[in-house]
Amino acid sequence: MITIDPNSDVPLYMQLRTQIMEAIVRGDLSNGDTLPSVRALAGDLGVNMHTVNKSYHELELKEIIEIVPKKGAVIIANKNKDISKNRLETLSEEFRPFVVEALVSGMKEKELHELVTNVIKKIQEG
Amino acid sequence: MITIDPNSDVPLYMQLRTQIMEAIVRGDLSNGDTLPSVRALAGDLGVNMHTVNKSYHELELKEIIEIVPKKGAVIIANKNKDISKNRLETLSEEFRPFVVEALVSGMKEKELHELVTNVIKKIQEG
DNA sequence: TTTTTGTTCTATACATTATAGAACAGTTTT
DNA sequence: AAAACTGTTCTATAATGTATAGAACAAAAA
Repeated sequence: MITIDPNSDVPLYMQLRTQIMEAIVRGDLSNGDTLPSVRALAGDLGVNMHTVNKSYHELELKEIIEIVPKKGAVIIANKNKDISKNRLETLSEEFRPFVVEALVSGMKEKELHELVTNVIKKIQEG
Repeated sequence: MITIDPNSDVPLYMQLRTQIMEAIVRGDLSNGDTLPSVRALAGDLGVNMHTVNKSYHELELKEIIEIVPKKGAVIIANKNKDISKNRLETLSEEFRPFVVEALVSGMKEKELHELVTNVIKKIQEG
């Protein structure tokens, strides 16, 4: 189930793209599945069509879905594929500020690994 | 050394607060050290005084520095202290979207741990 | 044929980011 | 004591990002 918090400081389109990714990780959405139309999902969530559209295009940029014009959005994320070097580099840069924050807060490498493990568990639980 | 990229999509004040945290992790700045005045640092970096001020107040919110009105900003981050439960919870929430992104890109738990380890190395190198 | 699809365009409203200048009241230095 | 420096507070402006809205288009699906 996808939920959106309008009062969050996280932009709606970011919340949506993360929620869709979480659904894929949980297995609620699988390779080949089709996402609802931008108008349909916008109606369900009570947000604007363009907001959903933006989320879809971000997911396309991340190579998680494929948008076929006039048809729909299909999930192409393969959880078992090898991650590309480029993608790995991008992820490292995205992680960096938060790793810094953790280190300066007194966390050690081992504790950071535990944190990551716990976050993974939370995501898979739903 | 602190460097700022005006063309980055990351806001200047965020870049600065991360850079200061990195300097602490590297050991370039230690507990008790005083940060430059907002005007001095703004002059060095070529940014506005209020931008530096915002960075300092964000660091104060994270309990990394202490701002004494009319005096200056002192580093109180103790890299060896225990992290608070509250802080740990916040960090988990901040990590979540990126962990999701990693998982959906095909990364396994072990690979994520390796990524974190590599990021830590990068930070400590400078 | 009608409906639905993503796309594209213009438009508005609001928040965030960044800069700028001025003034204030304490602190430090000279 | 005087001067310089400190963080704070205030108003102001400009650019950008976020979100909504409505309309129209052409292709696909029902």
